[in-house]
Amino acid sequence: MPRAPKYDRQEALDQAVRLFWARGYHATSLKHLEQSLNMRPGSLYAAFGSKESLFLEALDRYAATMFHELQGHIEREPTALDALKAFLRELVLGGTVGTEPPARACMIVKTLLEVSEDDEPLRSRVNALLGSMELAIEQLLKRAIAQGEIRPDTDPERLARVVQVQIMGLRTYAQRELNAGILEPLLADVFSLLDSYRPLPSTA
Amino acid sequence: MPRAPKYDRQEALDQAVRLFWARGYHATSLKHLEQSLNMRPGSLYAAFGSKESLFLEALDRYAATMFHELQGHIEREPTALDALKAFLRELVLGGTVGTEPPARACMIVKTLLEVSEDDEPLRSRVNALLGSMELAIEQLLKRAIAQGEIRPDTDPERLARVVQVQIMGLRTYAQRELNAGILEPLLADVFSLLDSYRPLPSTA
DNA sequence: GTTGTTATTGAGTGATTGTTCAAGTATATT
DNA sequence: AATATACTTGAACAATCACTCAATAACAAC
Repeated sequence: MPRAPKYDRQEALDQAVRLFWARGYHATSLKHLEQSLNMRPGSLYAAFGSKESLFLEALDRYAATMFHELQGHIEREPTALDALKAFLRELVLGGTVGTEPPARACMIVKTLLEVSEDDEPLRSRVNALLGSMELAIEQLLKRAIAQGEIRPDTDPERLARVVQVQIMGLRTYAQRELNAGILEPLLADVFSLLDSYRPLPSTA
Repeated sequence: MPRAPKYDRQEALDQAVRLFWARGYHATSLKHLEQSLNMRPGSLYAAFGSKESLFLEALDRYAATMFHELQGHIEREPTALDALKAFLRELVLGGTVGTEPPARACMIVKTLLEVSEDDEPLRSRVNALLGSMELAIEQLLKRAIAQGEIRPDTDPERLARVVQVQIMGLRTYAQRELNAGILEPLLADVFSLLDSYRPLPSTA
């Protein structure tokens, strides 16, 4: 009885992620969206309700992808710290040479810095997403401590904040127009910061 | 013969900095500017040319203030490393309790993340400003090395990038809605990162 | 093929965007 | 006081903004 939609909702959302990630919320107009998602205003509003709710869905999808990537590294790498480093490396260098991401910087962080007091729904969603990302890092660090990769007297909650600062800083820095070969050593320096939380080599 | 302008250009620019810093470029409309600077469109355009060039002037003014603050700390603090730490502390905690800044995050970084390919004049200005800020940090680090505060085998250019990552990360993190007492220990952790570049205590 | 249901279309909504400009006003000099 | 200069005003501009809706088209069930 019903008529099947012509467009693929997931594909459309992916396009929305690319657009919003690249241009930000305010600088992305509905004309951009119509063109990029190949949908006319009527369909767009029937499917997503409003520009704001479309953005929220896109942001959630972006975050889900990021969580999924972290999970992948956790399963793939031998230790928790290796997983964290591999995750960081992918975030900062990911897609170099191959398919470039629409922006180096994190879409959630871009939104955090773009949004003001009167975009309240976006603000709170961003804070929630950052909170759960921090929690995921904290749990990963707890495993690293349990495995003896990190000193047992380390406060995982506190270190998780330091790690998030590094991610935000690195990815934002990577958004600059840089000469090649800058990011690798920068990443190495951050890795050695993480290594400084390892247990001291036994002096026995 | 001429008629003196009623408004104070510097004051108007300061207001523009506050507005643009808080709301970003795209989300700040001319209506906002007219109201906040208490100027009608004619005067605004006679004085600043366009929204974009006003933004560029505001951004330059913001950067000049930041450089000035760094210079102040350099003159005030006993050592180069102390100056860097005091600068960082002010950027992250500055104005707490007292007059709050319009945003925790750096206006230049906010612009870096907001601007896309087709805002070219803003893009290149942002990159230039970040470049000179990095250079200033590098020169400060060179002094720290010369004074023996930092190990002589340290690459100041490379460390300057690490420091800029810390600044970007900390100030962006501080933009989140956080419980009190989070930022102090975070700052301490970053300080101890800087301290790890100090010379090793002599084993003699 | 007919019917029922739902997606798609695209012109059109009022509001707001950045910007211009002719008219009016205030001041320093003479 | 008259004049010259330049700043201020605010209405109006075309363009764009996010969004709506009546008309049309397409498909599934019968």
